[in-house]
Amino acid sequence: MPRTTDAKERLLAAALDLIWSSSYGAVGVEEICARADVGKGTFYHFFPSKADLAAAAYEAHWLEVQPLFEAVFAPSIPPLERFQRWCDEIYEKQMELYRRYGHVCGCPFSNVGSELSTRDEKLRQKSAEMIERSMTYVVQAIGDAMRAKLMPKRDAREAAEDVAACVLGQILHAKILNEPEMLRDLDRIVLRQLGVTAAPKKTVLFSPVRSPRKPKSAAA
Amino acid sequence: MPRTTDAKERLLAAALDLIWSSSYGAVGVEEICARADVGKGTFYHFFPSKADLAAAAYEAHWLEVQPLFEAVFAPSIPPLERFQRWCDEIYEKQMELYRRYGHVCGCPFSNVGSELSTRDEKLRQKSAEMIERSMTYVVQAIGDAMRAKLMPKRDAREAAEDVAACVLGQILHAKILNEPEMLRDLDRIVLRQLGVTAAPKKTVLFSPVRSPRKPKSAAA
DNA sequence: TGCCCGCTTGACCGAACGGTCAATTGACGG
DNA sequence: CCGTCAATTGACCGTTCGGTCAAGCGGGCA
Repeated sequence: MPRTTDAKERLLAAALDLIWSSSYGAVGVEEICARADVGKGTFYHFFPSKADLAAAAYEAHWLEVQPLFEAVFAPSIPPLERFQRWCDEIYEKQMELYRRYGHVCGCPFSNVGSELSTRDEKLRQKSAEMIERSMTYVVQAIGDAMRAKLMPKRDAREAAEDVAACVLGQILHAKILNEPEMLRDLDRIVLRQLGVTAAPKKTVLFSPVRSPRKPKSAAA
Repeated sequence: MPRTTDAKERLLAAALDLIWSSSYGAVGVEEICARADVGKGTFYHFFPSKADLAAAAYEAHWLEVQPLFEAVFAPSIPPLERFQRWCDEIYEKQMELYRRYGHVCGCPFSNVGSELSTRDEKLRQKSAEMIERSMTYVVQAIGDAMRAKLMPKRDAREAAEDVAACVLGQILHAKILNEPEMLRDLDRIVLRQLGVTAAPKKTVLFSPVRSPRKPKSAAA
C-alpha cells in the first residue's frame, strides 16, 4: 500500500457513483468500501459518518463539474446558446449513465435532496447549495440575454429559478419514465420558459453542439 | 375488534403519511404498523411486502384525490383558470404539510419515483402511472385553452409534458429549499411555459381561488 | 351450541445496517 | 536503523431491517 494514499478519493468516487445510480438509503457503507477497495476502518478513518461522506462526495463532484459550467456558460458564448450547451451536456451525461446502468439516474444533487430533505437537514442544505451554485451561471446568462434583447426583460433571479424548476422537473420526469430521450430537447422547455419565441434553433447548427460532444459530468 | 376491519385502510393511510413526510427507505414496516395501531402480522396478512403496501397506498391516494382533479379541471371552468386552481391546491396542500411536519414534503408520487426508479421497477412504473393520470387533465385543459385561443397552438401532449416538468421541478425545488412560499406563484411558471402573455391574472380575482380554499390532497 | 375462518398477535428469524476498535503495516524524518 | 504515526484492516458491536409463523381470538352462521 502506497504511502501517498488515494483511498479518500476512491471512497468519494465510489460513493458518488453508487448513490447516484441508486439512492442514498439503498447503498450501504460496506458496499461503498467494496467498490473503493478499502476496509471499513479506512472509511471511518477519513469520514465520521456515511452522511459526511455523501456531503464530501457532492462537494468533490462540484469541483469536478465546475470547469464544465465555466466552459458551457462562458461569457464569450451567446447567452441563449449557453443554455443549449448546458442542456446538451445534461442530455449527454444522462445518456452515458443510461448506457452504463440501464437507468436515467437524474441529477445527483436533487436526488439526495428529494430523498433526504425531510430527514437530514445537513444534506438538505448541501443539496440546496449545489443547486444554488449551478443557478449562478443561469442568472448570469439570463442577465446577458436580456441585455442583448434576446428575451423579454424581467427579474433575472426569478427567471433563473423558473428555469431551474423546468430543468430539474424534466430530468426528474425522465428518470421516473426511465426515458433519456425526453432530455434531448431540454433546451426547448428552457427557452420557452424564458419567453424566447423559438428563434435561435439555428445557433445549434452554427456550432457543433449536439453531435460531437466530449462526455463529462454535468447536472442541474 | 370489529368484524368489519378497517386495519387495511389504516395501514394504507399510515404508509402514505409516513412515506410522504419522510421517505420510503427511511420508514420501517414496524413504524407503519405502530402508526396504524396493528401488529406486524396484520400487515403481512393484507400485503405481501412493503413495496406492495406502498403501491397500494399510492393507488388509494389517487382515488382520494381524483375527485379533486375532476373538480379543479372541470370543463365548465375556463381552461387557464383550471391551472391556477390546480396550482393553488398544490400550494395549499404543501402548506398544510409544512405546518404539520415543518417540511415541504413534495409530490408523493415523484418522491418515490426519484428514490426508487433505479431500484424497484414496479414502484417506478406506479410512480410514472400516477403522474400520467394527472397529466391527462392537463392535456385536456391545454386542448381547451388552444381551442379558445387562450394560448399559442402546439402539440397538446408535448405542452402538457412541459407543464408537468415545470410543476414537478418547482415542487422539488421548494422541497429542497424547504420553502413552501415558492409554490405561491406556481401558476406563473405554468402559464409562462404555455406562452400565455401574463394576461389572465384577473381571472384569479373574478373567482375566489386564492384566499378561501378548502384544503384537500393534491399532487402533481 | 359449536365450528369456521378472517383477522390479529408478537416472538422470532437471518441478514444487513452504521459504526467501533485494537492491532498491524510501512513510509518517512532524525 | 529505529521511532513515529497516518493509513489500513476486518472482526465485532448492538440495533434494526423486512419478513415468517404458530397460535389465539371472536363474530357469523349452521
